[in-house]
Amino acid sequence: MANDDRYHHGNLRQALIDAGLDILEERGVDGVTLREAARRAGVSHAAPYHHFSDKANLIESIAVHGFEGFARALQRAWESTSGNALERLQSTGIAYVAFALGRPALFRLMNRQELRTPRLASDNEPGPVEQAAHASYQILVDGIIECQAAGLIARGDPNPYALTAWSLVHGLAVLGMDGLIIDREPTVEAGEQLARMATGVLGQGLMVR
Amino acid sequence: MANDDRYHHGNLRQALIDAGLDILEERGVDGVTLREAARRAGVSHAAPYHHFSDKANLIESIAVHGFEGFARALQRAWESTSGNALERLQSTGIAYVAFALGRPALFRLMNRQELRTPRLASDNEPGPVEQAAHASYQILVDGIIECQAAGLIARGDPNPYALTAWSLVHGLAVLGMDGLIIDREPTVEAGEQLARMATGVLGQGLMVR
DNA sequence: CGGCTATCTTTACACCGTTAAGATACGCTA
DNA sequence: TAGCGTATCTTAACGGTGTAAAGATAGCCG
Repeated sequence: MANDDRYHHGNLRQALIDAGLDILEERGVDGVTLREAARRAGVSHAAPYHHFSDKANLIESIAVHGFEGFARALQRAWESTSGNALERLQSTGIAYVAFALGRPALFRLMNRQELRTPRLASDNEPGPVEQAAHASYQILVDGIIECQAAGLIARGDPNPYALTAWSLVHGLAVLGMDGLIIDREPTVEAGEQLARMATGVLGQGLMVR
Repeated sequence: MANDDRYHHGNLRQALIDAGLDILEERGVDGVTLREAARRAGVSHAAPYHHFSDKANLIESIAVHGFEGFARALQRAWESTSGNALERLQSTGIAYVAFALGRPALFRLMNRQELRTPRLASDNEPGPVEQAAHASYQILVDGIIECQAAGLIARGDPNPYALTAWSLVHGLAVLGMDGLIIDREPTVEAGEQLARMATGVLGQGLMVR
């Protein structure tokens, strides 16, 4: 790690992020509180302000952490799958849904509205969260491009296809987490099965015939 | 209207819901507050507790109101479209996305996690919000069934197809609202265009060939 | 060794959700 | 019509939150 700064606490910044992740699993998104994170890190409730400008800034940091693991999971799914590009892309989509159902609170936090375009005035730079989110999206785009290269789907601008695929798995993830799609308890396995079916239907639509 | 109760205020319950809808447009979901709603209705901050058990209960009522309009919009799209069942279903999906981009704050509130399964102990009845949400979903299922009847898509259990279609438009709506999919300002028109494209791709996958 | 500065604490404020107790006025019944 | 019960609303209070300001502490660099 490059960041090896040490202060009074040792490394309060990371400790607060870790505390936030713990709270997230225990009490959900709304349970994440600056004061509770500070409490768990053993510091006063105002200490976090020396490491995060805002509560939103702490949430942001947790989200970036989440997106890093998310992108890793997608990349791993792509790389560890054998078969043609379309099959590998399908595995990536399934991994997308599995991540959401496996860590629903984190996934929900990652997709909070407040994290998008936090700086309304300066609409130039995307912000760290949007960058991290874009990196995940790029994995899907790359998958689509590979499918095109393999002659599995039509050539041309890959973005429309990628957006369609992204929307499908994102919708599956969101609706699956809320239990709207899955009758029984929304487990990872149920989500994977559902995603396999849905992405299969979409794959039929993408495929060149 | 059946509910014509009148009390001191006249009809405080509805006034609070209306105030909540106003706040929603002005300040977003997090701006909706019991105290602010009471303020706008001209009553004390404790008055709402005689009409809503909770803040969550007010949010719930606003969500139900939203789902009623949502279901109407979907139904209207289905009925007012000419063409075969698949084309009408596509129009319904486009209306789904258009509603979200037209009233993003309301759509976000309607899909809050807290509204799903609020009674964890008694997992028997679905609750009013889930019922309203299910009614909207049913419109998509009915559309799929019509497609099957017309021989446009494969027969059998319509639910897998409906879930796929639902997930796609829901994902488009969520990602579109957050500006992740649409480069320019996420307008209703941009969303409709995007939804037309994406649902077209899926339609190819659903269609019998 | 001494001062600078980042780090942390203490204190304070406004706002929120929620509850309990008291005031008010509507509507039903006698 | 008089009176009373009760739904409706107000006032006051509690604990929790985010955030800012001011003071204390301790590490680091000259």
